[in-house]
Amino acid sequence: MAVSTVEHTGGMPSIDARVVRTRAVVLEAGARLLFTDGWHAVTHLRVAEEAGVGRATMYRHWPTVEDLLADVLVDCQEPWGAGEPTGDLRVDLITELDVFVGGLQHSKLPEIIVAAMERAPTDPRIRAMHDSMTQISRDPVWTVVSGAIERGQLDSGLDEPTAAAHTLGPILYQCLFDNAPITPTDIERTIDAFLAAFAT
Amino acid sequence: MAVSTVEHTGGMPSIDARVVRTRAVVLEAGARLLFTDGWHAVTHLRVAEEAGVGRATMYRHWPTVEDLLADVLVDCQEPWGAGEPTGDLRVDLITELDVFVGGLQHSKLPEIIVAAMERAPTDPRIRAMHDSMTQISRDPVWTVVSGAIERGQLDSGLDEPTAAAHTLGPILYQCLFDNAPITPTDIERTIDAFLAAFAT
DNA sequence: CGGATGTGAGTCAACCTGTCTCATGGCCGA
DNA sequence: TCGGCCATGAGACAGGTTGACTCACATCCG
Repeated sequence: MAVSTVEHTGGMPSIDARVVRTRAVVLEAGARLLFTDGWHAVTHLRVAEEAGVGRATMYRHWPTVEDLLADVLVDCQEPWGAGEPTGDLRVDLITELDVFVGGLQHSKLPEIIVAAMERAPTDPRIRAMHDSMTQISRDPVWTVVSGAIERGQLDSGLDEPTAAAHTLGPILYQCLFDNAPITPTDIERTIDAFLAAFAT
Repeated sequence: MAVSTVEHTGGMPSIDARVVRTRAVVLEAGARLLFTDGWHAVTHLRVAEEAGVGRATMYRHWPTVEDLLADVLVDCQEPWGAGEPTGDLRVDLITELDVFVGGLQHSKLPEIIVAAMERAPTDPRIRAMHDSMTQISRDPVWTVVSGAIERGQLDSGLDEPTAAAHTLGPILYQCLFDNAPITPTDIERTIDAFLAAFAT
């Protein structure tokens, strides 16, 4: 869980310990509900009960459900690790996809992605969050791919969305629609298909 | 819209014309709301208003929202299938994907898919609907692919989930994450990538 | 034609939401 | 340490939605 972004207190009035505690306990409870019962469970009432916090307090901090959810989502975004590129394109791509799959399977990320996706069209705040998550998941792959393009190993017509669609896309599809664990074979097959299509 | 599946009345008690009318007008209104305002709009109250039907009547026919939604979805699930296969693998795949994309973009289908995905883990009924929608979207592609496998044009190791992941996957990824319209170029590129990877 | 029955309107309690007030107790700065 | 400030919890409140129910009415079927 990322530390909630607090304005840097450079001599500025520090934040009341009660507020800090309330925010922490509420966001934790919100994440718990999101992961167990889904998006619709994240309401002021249920989160208040789960967190052992007054309902009025919820409304004070998060006037709307979107405010609440946006904060819950920010709070449970983990940094998206990537490894050192070896220079071998195929190996590097497989590694990146491995990390991606690991993140998918060892966290509640799919639930978060889906939850954000559902509300993104109607709420700009969640849309921004969704875009940011999308970007975070793409960056590592694009780093490898763009490097390979510069070295002439990949089709120079490849852009970031396309590269993501053909690497992350199949994996995410399997994850979200089949609900089956992703195997190393799946990853290799996806990368090999990608290379077969776009390697020069 | 598919005709609501009525048990064939082979001498069996025929269904009251009023019931038939109510079901038809309600499911049509439900589909209209689903596609214009999205999943959350399909409630007894709103559909009753939209259909010009009493609220109590709604509850008589569909005790829960899930009952209602299930019927609405069943009623508006059109066969995805494209036309007659030409025998040219690439052309047939592009045609199928074209139909798929058309369905995605001319309705609220992405929203519906995502909403179903979010609720599937917690509600077995919605899960079943989600699986059924997934299957319906896969069937046409798999028909073409399996035919090609039999003719030795595609890798015999290809199974249905994998084929779907590498054809529908990239398209759905672009649609859901980029929110950008899918171009014919995107479709061709996806199919060409698929063929480059799995053609024998 | 007459009984059976689906329908619409309305009522009702229960629940959820969002807002407000107020007493309480913990927190922070002096 | 101490006093003032303020976040909190409890609760009241109106407005809206949800299901369940009743009952007159109109329509359908035999």
